[in-house]
Amino acid sequence: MLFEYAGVHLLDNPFFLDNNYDYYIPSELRGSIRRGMLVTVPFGNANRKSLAVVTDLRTEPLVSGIDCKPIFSLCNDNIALSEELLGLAFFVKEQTLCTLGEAVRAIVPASVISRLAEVYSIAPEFDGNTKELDAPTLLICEYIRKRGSVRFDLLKNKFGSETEVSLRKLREAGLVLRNFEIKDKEGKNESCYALNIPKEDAEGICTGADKQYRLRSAMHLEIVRILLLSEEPVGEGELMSQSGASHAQIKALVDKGIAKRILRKIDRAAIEEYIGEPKEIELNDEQSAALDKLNSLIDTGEARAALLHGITGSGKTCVMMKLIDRVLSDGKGVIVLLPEISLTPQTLGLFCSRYGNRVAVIHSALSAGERFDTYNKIKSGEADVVIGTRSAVFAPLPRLGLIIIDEEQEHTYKSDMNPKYHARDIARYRCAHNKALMLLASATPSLESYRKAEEGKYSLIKLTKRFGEAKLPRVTVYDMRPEAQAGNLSPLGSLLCRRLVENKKSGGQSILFLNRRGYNNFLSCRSCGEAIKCPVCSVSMTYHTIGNSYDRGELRCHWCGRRLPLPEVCPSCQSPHLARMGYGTQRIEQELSALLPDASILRMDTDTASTKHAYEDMLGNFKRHESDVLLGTQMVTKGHDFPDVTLVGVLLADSSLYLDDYRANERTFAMITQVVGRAGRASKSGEAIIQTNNPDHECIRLACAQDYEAFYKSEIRMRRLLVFPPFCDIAMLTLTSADERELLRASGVLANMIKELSEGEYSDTPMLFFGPFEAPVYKVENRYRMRIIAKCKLNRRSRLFFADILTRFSRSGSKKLSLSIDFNPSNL
DNA sequence: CACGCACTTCCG
DNA sequence: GGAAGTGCGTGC
Repeated sequence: MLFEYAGVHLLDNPFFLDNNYDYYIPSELRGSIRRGMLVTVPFGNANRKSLAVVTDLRTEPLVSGIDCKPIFSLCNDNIALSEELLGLAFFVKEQTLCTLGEAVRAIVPASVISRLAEVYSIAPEFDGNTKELDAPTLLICEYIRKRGSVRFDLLKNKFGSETEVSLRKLREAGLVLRNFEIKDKEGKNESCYALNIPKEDAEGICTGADKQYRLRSAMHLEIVRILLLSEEPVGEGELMSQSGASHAQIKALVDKGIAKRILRKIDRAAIEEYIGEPKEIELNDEQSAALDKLNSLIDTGEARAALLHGITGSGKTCVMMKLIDRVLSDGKGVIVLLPEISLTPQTLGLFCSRYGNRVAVIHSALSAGERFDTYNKIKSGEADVVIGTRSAVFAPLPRLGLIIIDEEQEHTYKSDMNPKYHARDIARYRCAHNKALMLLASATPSLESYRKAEEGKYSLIKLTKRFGEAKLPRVTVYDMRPEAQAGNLSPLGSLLCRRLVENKKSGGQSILFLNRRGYNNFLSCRSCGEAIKCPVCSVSMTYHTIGNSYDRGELRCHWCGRRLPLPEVCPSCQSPHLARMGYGTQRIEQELSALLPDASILRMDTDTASTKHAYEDMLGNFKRHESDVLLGTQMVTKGHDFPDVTLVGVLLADSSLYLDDYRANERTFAMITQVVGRAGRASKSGEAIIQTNNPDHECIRLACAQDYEAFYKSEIRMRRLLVFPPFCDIAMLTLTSADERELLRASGVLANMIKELSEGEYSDTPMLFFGPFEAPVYKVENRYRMRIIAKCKLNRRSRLFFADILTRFSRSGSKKLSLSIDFNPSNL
């Protein structure tokens, strides 16, 4: 049957226009059109050419009585979405309330479907009558006339801010036409050169024995010599830098017929630099048992999910590798997701050495070209082991067998830009579709995942022993309050100082972790260690300054919007010693160099490790034992093996407990557990010292004991009691505008709309609303932000409610206003 | 009564 | 989002 009509979604339509539109398929396109293909269609009154994705093929239009416009053209077939990925795009739209176009652009990298380019050309009826035009417009007109057609960005570059106005005039005068063109991008080629004459002749040229070619230029001889020595064609850039020759000199040799130019496709997805000697993997009994269990899940041939809960240093990666081996031998592909911070050369080296050129790496620092080549390498089946950060979960593997999410609890797996997806949800969908296994791995799983494991939705697999001879470090919780009361305000307590000196003497390395999460934002009591909490929300209140004075401020709760004046005394112990917490890494570095004058100290924070390169250099330096102390923030907690580290210090261990986020405990627990696990990885035993003002806090106690299960039990009880995820879902609505008064008006309108709809049409869906109140950071880049938070249970119906709000509001709201909705955001 | 501009309407 | 359609105030 031949389909005459196609239902499409336009890629760049706003949310309220993200509907199906039917188009007529012209007969010449009829045979080659498929679902998931990208097409261009005319849209709107002006028939503006727009990119669209084909979502349905029909014999009759969905709505009768209107004649459909015809599709303009099809895009390159090899950028079409597979059935799986088209389905995924709809899933992402429904789950995250983005447009289908935003979902498609998340799946297919922007470099593959470049946006339509705006092109201007001279109208056919151009009569040369330019008398009415002003000088700048005339210039632009002349420029376009000379070149026939010009891209908008080029004009803008050349003529600056007046460009839009002038182009408008030209279009209105009918002198110039506007068009939209798409470029289907191809892989990039590089010019290479090789000899075009027999080897003996070239040798003759170099030795001077040649009579035939008579090369006299020394530079020409040099080029021939280089080409002769090289087995393979030499790239143009390389040839120029090695010989010092110019482009013209190389071309001269080509013209003489001595050299030839070859176009070589360059592989910008190359991973050679990471390939080294593969290591043999031997599993202990516990690991083998874990592997057997995972293999049996794959044997079922059904979609399955498992949670691998292994303490730090238990060798989770080895189990993963063996599992990957198995999936590859079944002829299926694998995706391994890692947090950005773990995607280091060491980690990549591990995978690339084992799987060689089958590996593709995806991360945010890839250039458009690299992304394009990587995408094609995966789609063609050439690479079937994909390693990457969050967005790698969309990798277009033709036969997907396994998705691994390492450090599953990391909040970087949740995107906070459209589409606001969680990699875990995408993985679940794809595994269901491909009958594949989803494996979540962590030493400190998220409460959501561990609960699913307890309920039996995920198979729970545990690793409880440290790999090899390694022992867990001896942990001391050090109470900082007595020292503070005695007037010692140094961030380094006396015990930690002593141990640092001893450790340096005995040749061990130390890591100091400064927990800066949430620091300086809350008031804590120097006597009892408590931070001041909101009376009705059980989260700590945040300190906000008023005006320009740093010391006059108030406390606010981000959950209910409540404000309190600064209290004079601590509400729980009446002590007047209330203080804001905080000091930086520089201060500690100073103290350290005073304490250990001959030690080499490496400070790693966003200042010193701003680039990926600097960060990796520092890690390499520390691993080779060129420094004695590594001091840093979050960055030092992530999984690297430092065999000589025998002392770990945690400063301000409790600061992140008072974040105004219901996950504060969970994150603190994970952070301390991870950093404690850095000590004593090899056969040497280690020690960890946890400095805190709140030594009795259960979360800190349990993290030191590395007792995840006890922590889970207590935390999940709290969540159930206060109704927080996983016992409900959170929807965060953020309204933004540059105009503060307009924003306040609009947030009132939004609140009313929510009230009306939730009590009327959607009264069947239980939801609880808080706000509107100011976002924690009220003003960002000169835009003000108001927030409404909802507690609800996400399902088809409640999502429809929020989609409804988004549609109604974006249509009626004025231009400068925008509403965004984020389900279960990673930060509140 | 023509022109300019704010506001509304529709897009297959 | 963008362009066309609508309706009303202002200016000669």
